[in-house]
Amino acid sequence: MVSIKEVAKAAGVSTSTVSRVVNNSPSISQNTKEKVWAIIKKLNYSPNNIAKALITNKSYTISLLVDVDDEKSFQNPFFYEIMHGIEKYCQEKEFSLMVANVNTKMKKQDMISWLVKTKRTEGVILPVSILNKELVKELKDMGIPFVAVGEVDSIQENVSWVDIDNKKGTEKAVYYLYNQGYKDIAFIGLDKSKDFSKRRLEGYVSAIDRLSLKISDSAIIECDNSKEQGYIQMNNLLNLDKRPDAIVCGNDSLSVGVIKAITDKGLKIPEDIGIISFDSRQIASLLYPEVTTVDVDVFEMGFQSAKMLFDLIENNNVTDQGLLISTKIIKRNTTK
Amino acid sequence: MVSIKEVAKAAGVSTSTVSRVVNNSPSISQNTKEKVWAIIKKLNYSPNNIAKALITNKSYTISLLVDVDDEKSFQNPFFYEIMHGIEKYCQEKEFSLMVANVNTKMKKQDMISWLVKTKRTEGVILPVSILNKELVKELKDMGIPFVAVGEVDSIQENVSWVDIDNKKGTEKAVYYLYNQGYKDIAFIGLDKSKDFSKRRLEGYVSAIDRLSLKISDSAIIECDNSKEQGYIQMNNLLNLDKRPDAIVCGNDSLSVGVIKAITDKGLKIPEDIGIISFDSRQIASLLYPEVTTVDVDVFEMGFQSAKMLFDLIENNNVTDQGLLISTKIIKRNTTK
DNA sequence: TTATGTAATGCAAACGTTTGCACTATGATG
DNA sequence: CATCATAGTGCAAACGTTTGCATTACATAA
Repeated sequence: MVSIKEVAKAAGVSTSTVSRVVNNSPSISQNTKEKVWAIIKKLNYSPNNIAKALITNKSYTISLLVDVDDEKSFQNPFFYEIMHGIEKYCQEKEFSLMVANVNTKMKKQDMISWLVKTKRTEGVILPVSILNKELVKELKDMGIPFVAVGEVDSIQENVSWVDIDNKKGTEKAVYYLYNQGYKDIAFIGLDKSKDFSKRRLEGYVSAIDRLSLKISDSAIIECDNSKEQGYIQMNNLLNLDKRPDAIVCGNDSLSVGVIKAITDKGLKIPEDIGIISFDSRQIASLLYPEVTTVDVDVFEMGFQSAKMLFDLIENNNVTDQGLLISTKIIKRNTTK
Repeated sequence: MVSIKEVAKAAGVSTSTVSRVVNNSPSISQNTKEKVWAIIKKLNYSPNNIAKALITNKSYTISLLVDVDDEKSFQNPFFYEIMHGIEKYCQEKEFSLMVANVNTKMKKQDMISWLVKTKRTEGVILPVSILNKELVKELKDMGIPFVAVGEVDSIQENVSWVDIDNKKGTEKAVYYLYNQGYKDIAFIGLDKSKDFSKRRLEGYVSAIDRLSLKISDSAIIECDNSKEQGYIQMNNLLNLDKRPDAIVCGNDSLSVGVIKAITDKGLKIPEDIGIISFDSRQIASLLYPEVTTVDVDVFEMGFQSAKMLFDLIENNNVTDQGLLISTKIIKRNTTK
């Protein structure tokens, strides 16, 4: 493979000059610039990034960590979009993106330390689910910039993160339902083990308060994310004296069971009962009827987390912070 | 960051010795081995892979190419698993996996050439959808090993690939239906623009032949992959004088519409009509009823493509070839 | 003329490894 | 005892860049 030396020789200049031309340093005459570029084209030369990495002590690489076996980590359908967003930003910076699974015989710490010390990765993006105090300390100690995808609670100080604005998401959902004429709105699918779930509930409560609607005891339902639970819990709601006329689903699979329960009872969607579900872009339009959702721009989340990471890498002094990506309601057929 | 020199100094040996210890070369005495390892642990030394890459002219890196905007490229829910399979094999080899999207202002060729020449990637895995003669030539000319995910038709000689055994998949589906007592089996969802779709049809035809069932003119239905098409086409079938008693869906979303059409007519699944659909592990269990599918081991596909790539990288002489990953039927509730 | 400034380029060290070759002991063999 | 083989280690070059500093050539000013 042709190296800088061969270019230099062919152009009758020193390697320094070629290097400066390639990195368009200002102190090169127009003449040599053109001459050297001509040779570069002719010989089809591309600089060897590895040599560059060695001398500059930069790898031009960031890493995306995943825990494939942890259901609290990136969810399958999300991952692609997140990665896409990150990768896009990387390309703009001419960095490359390495993907590594942390769930192996190697411990998380060892994996990260390998990436940083052996592979010389310059930054790390990881799901908040695999982050803990120990790991934060490790990362800080190594001085490696990182950003978490998912909101990091206040216990972890000085950690940068990006998340969906879950709270505002359900707020919007409630307002939307209210504006369409629904007045008795319930929330199904609080999963206390998941932070985002708790935030979605907060949004619900806050919107209900703001609208001066009242929340009956049975309006907040705790259950995990499955169509079976959706079915069961919705059925319970339908058997109440005063059943709700709208449902906010805290999570995607739930809505499948919710819809089934409603139609099984012979009720009409969206006339009798309206439904809004969170995310699940893929599922939403596959169901009958297609589900109105709080849409989540996962690509943007990836893109922004990369942006934040590069800020950290470039100016080491960025104020650590969190960023919330706003959601929007996509009306389909489960709401008036 | 601590380098090999500091270790050498602290251990009172030369850097060569440290290097040999790290790479456990045989010609090192037990004594020095232990002594040096002790220092390595103490100083918390990890070799710098970039320097190693420079001298050995290897990057210890392979690349996975994606075309996010091409619907014929990896499908969203598949990608995660494929990547996971690839990444697993990479970790075993202590390689890292870079992911790059080819759909940017940069042309495919430039992207690949950048990865190979600048980033020194040692091998490439890419979806067959982005491969064409030109690209094959480019890759071959650069001498970079690559394997395609998806069957490469015979026009492209000497290209290694891994794919799902689509043909056997539908064969199995038909046999399975037959064994459950269904005798009039139709195939919905031939998409002639997609090779895998054509192969699924082949499997259907071959099994029907083998079982000496006859295929009526209306038993093979060409349409694209949407629940709407599934609904329309299934309705047409139901309006025939002699409607089929089982359906093989060539693709996932179709089955949603198919089920809807059947239940709308008041027919029972699986008693009146049985359904088997391809892949769609996620969707299958979300529907009512849950769909029996030809299950596709996408992780394995990723793993095997990585394995094949490393064969290519290590012994340059591997006979170019294709590998088919076998499928299995997962019985859920749309078949007897 | 000489001194001074500046634009353009080259020299050579450095980054952290690997590895062919040379060297030194040590023990075995004749 | 001399010779030889061998195990263990070190020396130094090499990989392909970048970059601080030195150098050159030339123009301008004194």
